[in-house]
Amino acid sequence: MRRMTARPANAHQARLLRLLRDGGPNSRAQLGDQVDLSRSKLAVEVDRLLDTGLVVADGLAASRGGRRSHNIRLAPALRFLGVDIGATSVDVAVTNAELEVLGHINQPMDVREGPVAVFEQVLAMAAKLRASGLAEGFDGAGIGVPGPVRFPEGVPVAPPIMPGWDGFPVREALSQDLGCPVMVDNDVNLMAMGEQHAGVARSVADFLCVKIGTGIGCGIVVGGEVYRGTTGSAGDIGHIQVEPDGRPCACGNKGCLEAYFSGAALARDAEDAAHQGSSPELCTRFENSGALTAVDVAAAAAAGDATALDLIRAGGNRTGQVIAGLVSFFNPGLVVIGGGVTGLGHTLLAAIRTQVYRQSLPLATGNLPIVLGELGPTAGVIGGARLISDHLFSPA
Amino acid sequence: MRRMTARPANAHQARLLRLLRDGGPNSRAQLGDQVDLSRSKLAVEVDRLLDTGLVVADGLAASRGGRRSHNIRLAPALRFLGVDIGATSVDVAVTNAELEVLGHINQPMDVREGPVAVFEQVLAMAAKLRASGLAEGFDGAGIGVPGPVRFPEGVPVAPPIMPGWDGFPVREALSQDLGCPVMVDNDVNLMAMGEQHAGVARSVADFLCVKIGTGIGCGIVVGGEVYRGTTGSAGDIGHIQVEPDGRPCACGNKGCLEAYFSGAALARDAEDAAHQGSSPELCTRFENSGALTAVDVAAAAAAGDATALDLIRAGGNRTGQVIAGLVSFFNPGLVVIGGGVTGLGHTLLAAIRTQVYRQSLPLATGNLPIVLGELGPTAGVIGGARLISDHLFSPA
DNA sequence: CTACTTTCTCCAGTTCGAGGACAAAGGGGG
DNA sequence: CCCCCTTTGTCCTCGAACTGGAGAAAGTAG
Repeated sequence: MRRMTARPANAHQARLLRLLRDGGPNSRAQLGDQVDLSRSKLAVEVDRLLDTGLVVADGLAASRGGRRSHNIRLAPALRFLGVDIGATSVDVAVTNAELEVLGHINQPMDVREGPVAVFEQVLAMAAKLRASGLAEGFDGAGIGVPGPVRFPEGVPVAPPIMPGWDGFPVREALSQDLGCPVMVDNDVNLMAMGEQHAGVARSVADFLCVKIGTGIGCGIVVGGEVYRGTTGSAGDIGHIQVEPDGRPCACGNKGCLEAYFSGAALARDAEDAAHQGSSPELCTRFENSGALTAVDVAAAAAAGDATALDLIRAGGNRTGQVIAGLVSFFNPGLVVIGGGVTGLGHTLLAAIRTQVYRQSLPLATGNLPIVLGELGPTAGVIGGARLISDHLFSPA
Repeated sequence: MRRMTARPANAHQARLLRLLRDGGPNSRAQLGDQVDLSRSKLAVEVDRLLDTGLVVADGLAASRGGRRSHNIRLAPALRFLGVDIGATSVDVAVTNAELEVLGHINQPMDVREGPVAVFEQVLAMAAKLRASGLAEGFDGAGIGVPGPVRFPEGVPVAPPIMPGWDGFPVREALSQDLGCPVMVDNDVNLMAMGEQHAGVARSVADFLCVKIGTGIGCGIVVGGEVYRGTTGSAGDIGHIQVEPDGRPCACGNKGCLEAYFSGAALARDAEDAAHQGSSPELCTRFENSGALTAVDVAAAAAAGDATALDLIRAGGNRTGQVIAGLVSFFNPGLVVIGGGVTGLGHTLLAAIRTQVYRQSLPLATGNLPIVLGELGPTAGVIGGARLISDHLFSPA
């Protein structure tokens, strides 16, 4: 099926499309209040958008005291695909033009199988969503991958946990396969955009979004825009040193944060604790399944296991130590904690908060909320939809 | 004397003024090459600027193969004042509209005497520059202070080393006294703007500018613009912890970078070394003057004193450790080292480089120059002039 | 039913800008 | 010194775009 290829012709139209995306259906009059255009100019631009089919009439709005206005909204048939490729699983979701999730699938998977295998699976998941009647096709897709990306080209560069992806033309390949525009970004940046659009970071211009999963990364938002750095590796905080001459890390250095606290490190520490017998709870879990993950630690902690709680607190302290430094440096208006280990919940959050509030200067922490992300796994896919919609809703 | 109060009427004019500021005198044709306006439109805007008096005709340009063009330039009588208030001295300079320094005075001073005393001195220095015939008045002034500033209002907030300045309306007070528009910013940000305009950071969009003086701070430039953070305290890296439970710092915490390496800490370490007799060079210097400063350490190091060199290397390592973290996080295209202790020169730079290149990931450091600032004490004052000119050369 | 509010359309007047034509100014070769 | 080419600057005209007002349409409140 042929999809929409129309694009806004100028900055005004782009602005209007984004307002409709972020604010939902709206009347001409309300739009006029927000964009500072003359009524006539606004009417012309709206008419053109109606001509392109990007927006459609949507009945009458409630009266604001006088004549009721005709609502307009983004075309209800528009569909964006959000794909969040993690180290061990993939999330794929369809959204409408307002970035509301209509359907969401998660499947386990190993990125190390390489791009070809992974995309096969992603395409199958997308097809499944389409087959379930949620979409007749996709007008754009935003993809997140767990590693640095050269953003303009949409190509992963030297991703440590994704051997075989280096230089793979993700954007171009998927654009071909899906038959729609595609944008590719780091998964952490996508999470940041998701929380910004629909989560805790609404209306915050400058914030950090720390994602603790298999690795640790940090999305940086400056003035409402994701900051990616000179080579696209900004936010790669997992390999900041927290302990001189500390534990060896997979990256070759010693004492990296990730060597102490990440899904992998936590699992290893938990297994060690199980072997040493210091934690009955972890021990029984280990005997049941033969291995431990962050989920087990979370469960043990919830059951009140002291060792598990200690592990979480120790990790939270180290993470907090790094975040404290970043807060001093970056002075954000908000810090969001997300990712797989968010299941560790408030124990983790408390440890991080303690460390940050103790180590950073009052001026920077005075009014600084440190909170858990509220979207969980949907943050990434919403961020993906947001990424591609930002691209499509900008002047051609 | 009455000064220029004209301001550009629109974004085009602002753009042209900045081009003339950054590129010097220019012909209409050359400007046209850069701004993507039709010749007629360009001519109209230039004529209007000529009417305001902000720019003037400046003779004929060399031929580019055909008819010679009439150059235009910013009004040669325009004068900006750059003021860089340090912890222990003040720099005041006059520049023309192209931000070339016409006169520069430095005087020792103690910020802790409070804003009133300091401004008296600054005004006297400005008057001296004016009296020497360099300026008949000032069209704007940019002020740097050694602490966080609420930028829009131009008011220092909770500055640790400037008791008595908290909340003092610097911008308003100086604007009254000087009779011209004033902008106030952190001194580190000014240094970053200076190096960006006329120093090593020309044509780099994203970079860090680390200033090591009485304290340690870091200017952050994102997409060519200084980033100041939510409360104006971004870049305050002096109080990042480098040693858990380490030396007590003036801020109340322990193990801050500044407690180990800054003008003050270095002087103290040097005096300790002198007392212990581990360094003959420092010892004799101490006996001569009764106290030691970073300058003495630099001189001793230059003379080959092993203890002094060790002090510098140790400090450089700690600083490098912090910068390595920032590089991983921020992925800048350049790191500039500046400030008072730059006199320590290449020993310091080498220590910092070693640490950063060893600790940060290859993708971030692959093509990352770490260099000394090339403007020295003029970076701050040029940055001040740049700050106010950016303000004045923007649409009213 | 009337007065008032809000929304939307239409229209006329005006401003703005693009682009072509042309004059002015210079270089270089014969 | 003349002719031709290049570059620069100005002028002019046409078309497009924008503003603001008038007024119709569609409500609400009393």
